Amino acid sequence: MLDKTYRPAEVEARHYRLWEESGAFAAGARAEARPFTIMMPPPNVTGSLHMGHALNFTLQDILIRFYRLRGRDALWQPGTDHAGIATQMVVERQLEAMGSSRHQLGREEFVRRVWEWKAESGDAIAYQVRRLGASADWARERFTMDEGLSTAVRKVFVELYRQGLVYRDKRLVNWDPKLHTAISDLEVDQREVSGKMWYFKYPIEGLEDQYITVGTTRPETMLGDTAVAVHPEDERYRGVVGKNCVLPLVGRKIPIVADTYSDPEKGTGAVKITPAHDFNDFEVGRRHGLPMVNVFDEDARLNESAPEAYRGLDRFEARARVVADMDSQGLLAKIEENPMVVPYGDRSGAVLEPWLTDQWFVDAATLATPAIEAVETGATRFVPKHWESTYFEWMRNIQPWCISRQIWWGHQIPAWYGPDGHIFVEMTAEEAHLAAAKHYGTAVPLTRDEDVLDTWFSSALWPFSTLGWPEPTPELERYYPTDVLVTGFDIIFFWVARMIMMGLHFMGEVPFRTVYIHALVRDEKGQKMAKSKGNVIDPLDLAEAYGSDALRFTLAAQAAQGRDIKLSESRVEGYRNFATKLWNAARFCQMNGCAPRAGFDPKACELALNRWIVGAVAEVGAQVTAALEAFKFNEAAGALYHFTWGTFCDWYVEFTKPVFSGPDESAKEETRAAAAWVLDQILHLLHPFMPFITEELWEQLAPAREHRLISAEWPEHVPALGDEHAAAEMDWLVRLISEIRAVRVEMNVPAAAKIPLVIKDASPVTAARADAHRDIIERLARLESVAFADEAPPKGSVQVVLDEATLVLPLADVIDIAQEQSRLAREIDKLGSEIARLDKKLANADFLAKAPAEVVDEQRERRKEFAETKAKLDEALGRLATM
RNA sequence: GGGCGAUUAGCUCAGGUGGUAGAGCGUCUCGUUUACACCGAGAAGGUCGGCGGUUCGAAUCCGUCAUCGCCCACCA
Repeated sequence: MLDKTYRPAEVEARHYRLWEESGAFAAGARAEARPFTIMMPPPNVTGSLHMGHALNFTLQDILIRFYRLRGRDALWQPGTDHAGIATQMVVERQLEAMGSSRHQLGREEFVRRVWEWKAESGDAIAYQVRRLGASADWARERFTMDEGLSTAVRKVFVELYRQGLVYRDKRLVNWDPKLHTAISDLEVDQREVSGKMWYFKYPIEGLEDQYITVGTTRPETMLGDTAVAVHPEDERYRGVVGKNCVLPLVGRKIPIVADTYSDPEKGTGAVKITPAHDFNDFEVGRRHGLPMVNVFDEDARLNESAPEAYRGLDRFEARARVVADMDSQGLLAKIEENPMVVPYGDRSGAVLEPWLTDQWFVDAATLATPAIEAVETGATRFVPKHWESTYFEWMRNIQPWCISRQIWWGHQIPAWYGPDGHIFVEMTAEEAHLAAAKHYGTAVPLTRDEDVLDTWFSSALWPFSTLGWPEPTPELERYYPTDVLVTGFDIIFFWVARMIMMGLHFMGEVPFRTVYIHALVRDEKGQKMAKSKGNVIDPLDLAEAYGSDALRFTLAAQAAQGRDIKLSESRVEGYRNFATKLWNAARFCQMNGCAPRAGFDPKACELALNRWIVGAVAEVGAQVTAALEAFKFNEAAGALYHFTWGTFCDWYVEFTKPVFSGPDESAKEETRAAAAWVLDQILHLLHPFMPFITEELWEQLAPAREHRLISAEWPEHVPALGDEHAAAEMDWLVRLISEIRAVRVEMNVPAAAKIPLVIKDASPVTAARADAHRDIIERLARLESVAFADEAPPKGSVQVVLDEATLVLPLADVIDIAQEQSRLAREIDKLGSEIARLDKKLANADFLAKAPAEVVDEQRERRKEFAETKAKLDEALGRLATM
């Protein structure tokens, strides 16, 4: 016998273990089946599971379990990401706490420490993912720095280099002065801050007491100015273009150049040009062949290119000093308050510095072309569709991707430098030496590039590197391209776009057919969850308190497309209650001997009650299937919730009670079998959402079954299984009982009291119907105290006699009449609109003049027909109203 | 400056292709009939952000305004 309440904690661990040990998660067992593949977005090894992960993994698991039940060879490829900078920072912080640093340890030892830390942390996150019930193929778990995946990374780098799509270049990059590494544009966090605009006067050479005034938000960079630019058509400066000015504090002569970059409307119309420290100025510098004076070192302190007095100063100290010095020389024209946007590193939080360095880049624009096309043609589609415009927007304006990072944790770039700086890009050091020997005619010492690759470089290969590429493995052949990618919109650029580019380039096919973009999970006030705000809800806490099933169901039920999820605990509690409800319904079935019957044929049921529920199951089954195919998780969850609670528990189970306590043995037996069948169907349909409780019930209700629910077969329901007649009967009954209940409440009749309900009804429709229902209503009588009166009632009405009071209620026929009325009213509306339209047309002189006579006649004829029909319906409506 | 999205019951949210507004939680009333009080039966509560337009009919389509949120962007 089932316990009175379901206790998830005791059940979940056991089933998960049994599933995993029995190989239920493993792909490849169904060699003849069509594969269904999802690549798990690899969580960072640094992280612990947050609510976004919980949503992400839940949705994927629902899909995987759904398609697995449908007989597909389901592969859910799990793994973790090495998360270069993030992970390195974590370990560095630990070292710092121990009074050490990575530089003290040296590269090799430091990397060894990170590996050590990764071993612990990686296990922790994998445990957390399992705790949610994720049925991933753990035997195939990969890590982005595995040997195989590292080979793939080198192979891709080498090939792209040879194709000219990876190159080394000296350009301005976003430099993080705290982490001492370049980062990509995407890792820059632009923040609005209040700042100032300083106006400096630069003396013009050869013109006594004449100045050109420039505005700047970054005074300290003036030490690296190499020009002043004005707009070529700006009359104010026509006379000075071509002259030099003397850069104050430095003494350098710098030209005044004409460039359209300068906007006459902005500031003074003259702008200082610092090619080494500003992305725009860099371009201006290129156009005019200006020298690039880099005045910062890697810490963003002033270097030896700055005048003596400023060397070694931090950039912000230097700012104050420059302003003060300019002021004291009378060259500070004015200061304005100026809100501005400042770039911050998304990891370090430091203010970034555009800095001139040698870095490796990917020619993203070239790779983007086919990737744009793939989405345009629908080879890959986004769900919801509007994310495609976001994708296009970015891809069509894509910039070179800076992929080198000056850190130690990651894939070291496979590039070696000869004594003269010649670059050898090869898979291994041996090959590099061979290539060098060939190049120089003799063996030479090589030095390897110190840098590692952006962490997203390796994750971009995830859909094929995890399947064994570059080896032509059977897995690659079978599971690529994958079916669905489930992820959040925050990494469309970081990850999704790059996977599409790399997949197309190296596999010749898109990596996934569908990208399902889900919402962000926020707290119940709509705030983004963040440790600093203290509003983080740990998904595992909720899973402990309410069960993983309840958490999963909550997430699925709220996963409507296109909106953020505000998670509230009361919602989780509600779905925990739902699990308990299901549990108790199963308990009821068990208590009444409703065990699954082999060979039970739902279509063969005779009782209206059972024919009805069979149809209702078919309907909800078809709904759930369709909703999941369309990624409408909330619709599927909602349909199941309402069917299970609102239909199965509230009505069907209640209706079975009089049957079970009645004398009709064959009715009892049929109902036992049907109830067991319905419950079984519910377990199947609910399993992707609530795998644990359904598996537990499956086991307890019929312990002898040879396979587990996870490996069962999805019931493919056709709505045609339904019995319209039975549905109509039950619908009538449900309405009847609802009315009785309403009356009872209204009359304040105690529930325990017998209600001598008398249905007096002479209407032929209702009489026939009541007759057809006599058996079930009689059974119902035990439940609701319904009895029939013999004498004739007033026409078209229904009387309910409660004790001595008599009510005339809108029951049965009255309900039908109301329905009929609204149906007719709608038809009349439609006809009215048709008539109005035709009238308009026929009143249109233009139409009458141009249309052939027969067309006009036809329209007139139709108008007449419509009008006649409308009159008939009006009359019918009037008749109904008086009944 | 571009782009996207949102505005529906006290709260959190559902509501393809226009046809009498829904759920959960909360509130109130009644209820311990042997599946379930993590329950049952009921009730109250909404001018679907404002204003226009299309239509016989608009939460739904169009325009506009307001408020909020997110993404992208080189503005001295």
